[in-house]
Amino acid sequence: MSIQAVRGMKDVWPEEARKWQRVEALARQVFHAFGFGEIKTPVLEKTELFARSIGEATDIVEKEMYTFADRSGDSLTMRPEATAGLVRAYIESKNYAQPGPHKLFLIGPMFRHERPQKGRLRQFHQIDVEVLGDEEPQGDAEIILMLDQFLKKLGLGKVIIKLNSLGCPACRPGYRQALLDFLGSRRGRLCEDCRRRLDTNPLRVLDCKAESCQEAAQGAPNMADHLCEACQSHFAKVRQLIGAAGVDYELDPRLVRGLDYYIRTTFEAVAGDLGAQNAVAGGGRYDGLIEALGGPAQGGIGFAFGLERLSLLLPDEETPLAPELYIAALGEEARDWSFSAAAQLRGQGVWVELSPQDKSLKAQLRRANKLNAAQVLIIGPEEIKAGRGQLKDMAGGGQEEIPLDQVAARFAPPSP
RNA sequence: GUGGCUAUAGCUCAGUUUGGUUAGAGCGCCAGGUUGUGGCCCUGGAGGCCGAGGGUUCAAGUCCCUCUAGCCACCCCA
Repeated sequence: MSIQAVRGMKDVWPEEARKWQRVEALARQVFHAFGFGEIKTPVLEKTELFARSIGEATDIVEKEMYTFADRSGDSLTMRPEATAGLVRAYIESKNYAQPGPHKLFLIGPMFRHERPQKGRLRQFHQIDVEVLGDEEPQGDAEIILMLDQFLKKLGLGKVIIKLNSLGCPACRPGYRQALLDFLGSRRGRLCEDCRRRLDTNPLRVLDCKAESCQEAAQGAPNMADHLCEACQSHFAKVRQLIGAAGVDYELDPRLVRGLDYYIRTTFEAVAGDLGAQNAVAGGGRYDGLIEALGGPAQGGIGFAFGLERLSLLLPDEETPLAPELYIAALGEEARDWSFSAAAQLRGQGVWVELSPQDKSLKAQLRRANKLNAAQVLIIGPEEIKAGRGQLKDMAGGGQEEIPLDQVAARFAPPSP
């Protein structure tokens, strides 16, 4: 059997790549206006980086990472997300010594060893956005506004931004305990998964889909009521700013994210029509992460969206790419002429196609039609002798005689 | 990682229930009808180890097992 691609890893062919290019071009344009610069970081990092940032007990670190020992014995991991590597680069460069906030974005592949399904791959691609060296609520608002603008300009219809605050190290433990007290008394009514969640991440019980858990969670304490004063005013300011900026969002007290480092503001962009994999973008604030990775006590916030998932929501490109000129040549002399003529035209930036073989005129025209060529230049022994070719307009079907030495000029780009 | 569905021509799919002569269709591709003119139409042609491996049987695309991949749900996430 022939060799197959690795499970969960897909080839992106030109038609699909065009959609990605459109998305990336728009991202670069929108992010530029907000002052973000593009960064590239390595796909491989030391395993320890992810263990320390994402959290030892998270699903990603426990069972989804592509981890291996390199030839020198170091444990390396293919990045499962972008934030950790980006923060590492930030600390390593000591750019934190320059006044912030530092606004960066990164486009590239991520790797997670999960069971593939639609919208979920083992190698997938993210556009990741981070603001480092800033704790102010304006930063949260700005980045959410940027996400909202981007999605709106992309023209996606039904995308909702969900927003929540997870509190901070000062107030979350208190909430967590209150929630545990509440749910602990109802342990018997929880599903098997949720009993496990009581130990790992009790907040997740809140958005369990099992009916019994939904009922058991009725009347559970709300994070919003347990936020400390600082978190409360931070969250209020974020909401005030994005509300005034016209961002459509809804509060979702059950929005809990799976990475340990998130605190305070978390958000997610959710689309219908994507089945279970409906989150097209997600992110949040992670003050404390930079310090935990050996940097200064600076804040940070960011989000990422998945190119594959966005692409699933986008219509195919409506205008197919088509050559401007197809040269149908009959006989060796004409074919030789067409080759050098094409070289000159292509040098001018004109998309020219030639027939790969010396086929009948009919076959060459069929191919020109197939490729959707705008015009066809027909040349054979007679035309070479006369120095004049037949230029055919494929849409209308009409055809005119043109001196061969004027072909290049005819397709010259308009002079500036 | 768990459970379910699926895999036949380049593509979309019949055929599998009730095993039985050379495995079909539409679209696409190639050629001819037009000795040098595309699309529409007509005619003809090429193209399949029926996902891979093993088993049952006189006989397997069809039944059984294993593997691989895709899809759906869970878990989790982009």
